[in-house]
Amino acid sequence: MTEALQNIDRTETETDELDLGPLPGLIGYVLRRAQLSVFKDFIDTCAEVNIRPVIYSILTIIEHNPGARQGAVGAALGIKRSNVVSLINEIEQRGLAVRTPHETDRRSHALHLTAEGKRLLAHLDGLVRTHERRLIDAVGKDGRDRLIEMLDIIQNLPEPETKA
Amino acid sequence: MTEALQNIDRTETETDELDLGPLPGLIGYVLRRAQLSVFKDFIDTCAEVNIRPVIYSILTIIEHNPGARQGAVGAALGIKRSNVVSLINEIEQRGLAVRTPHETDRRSHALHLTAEGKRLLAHLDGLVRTHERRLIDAVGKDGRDRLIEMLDIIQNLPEPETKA
DNA sequence: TATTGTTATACTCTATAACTATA
DNA sequence: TATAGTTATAGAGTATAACAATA
Repeated sequence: MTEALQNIDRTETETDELDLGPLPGLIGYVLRRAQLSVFKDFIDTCAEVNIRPVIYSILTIIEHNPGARQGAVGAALGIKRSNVVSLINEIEQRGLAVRTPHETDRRSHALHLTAEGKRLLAHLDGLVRTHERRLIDAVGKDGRDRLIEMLDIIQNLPEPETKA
Repeated sequence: MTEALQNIDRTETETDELDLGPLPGLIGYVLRRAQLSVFKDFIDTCAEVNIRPVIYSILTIIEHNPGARQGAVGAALGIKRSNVVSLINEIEQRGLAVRTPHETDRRSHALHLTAEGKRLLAHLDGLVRTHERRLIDAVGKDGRDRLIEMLDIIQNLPEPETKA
């Protein structure tokens, strides 16, 4: 323990604002903070219907792909099969969608929005537009296009080279 | 239950690629996926030293602010006091930093990197440069600058208006 | 044999409340 | 009274393994 205290730089910094060093120049760091900020704004905007981003995206997928299997919905959003289960449970318990027997594969459940699910999603889409408008107002129409373009590229990064 | 099955759109979609609807045009959606992709690349790149992004950023903050208090480090990174504790525990147990008595406030712990912590961080910085290089190669130098600029703006969104 | 949904489990991250020792 | 660190706890998100029913 005493040895662990050797050779330690004891220059103290006493200001309250810390030096972030290289962090603000790293894409991952700024990306992470921006993402948290956007999700927070989304959740605040949709607080009146108590819908999180995941739930919204699942509802949207089901609306555009009625009868889709759970696994396909999960795969589309990058959610593991086992983790989709409780999300669909939640959605079904809230009466927004139902699991119905799949027409050709009896292992699968086909997902459909209920009338209430469609109503809620329509309302939700309005809230999401408000949220999106706030983002576009902040970065500008052109900034928004460039942003989506670059995030799209980053989303499909090449695999890091395995060591030779 | 049977009533819940009324008025349900039964148009089935049987392709494996689902229609994502408006999601790919929403900033939050693309932002989230890009962020996951970047963190995955970071973790893969730093796998040899087994360091997650949070740990890297804490070590970086301590290096640039030797003697900083736990609370200040957490505040700089948006991590709650109570959640900083176990992260510093982990870092201290790995011998990368130490909690030392604060010079003027006996409630506080002053954080310092150990020699090993400095060695590891120096190595880590090289790995992070490789990671960052991969991102910049993907979006271009100019794209990177625009990206950081816009993410910075989004990070500081105005509060959503409270209903009048 | 492989796949779909499911359960169980574990780990990380996040959020809140309450305690302690100091200020 | 307020603050720094801590503990306990709970809710999300994410990951793996294993099982039943079905393909």
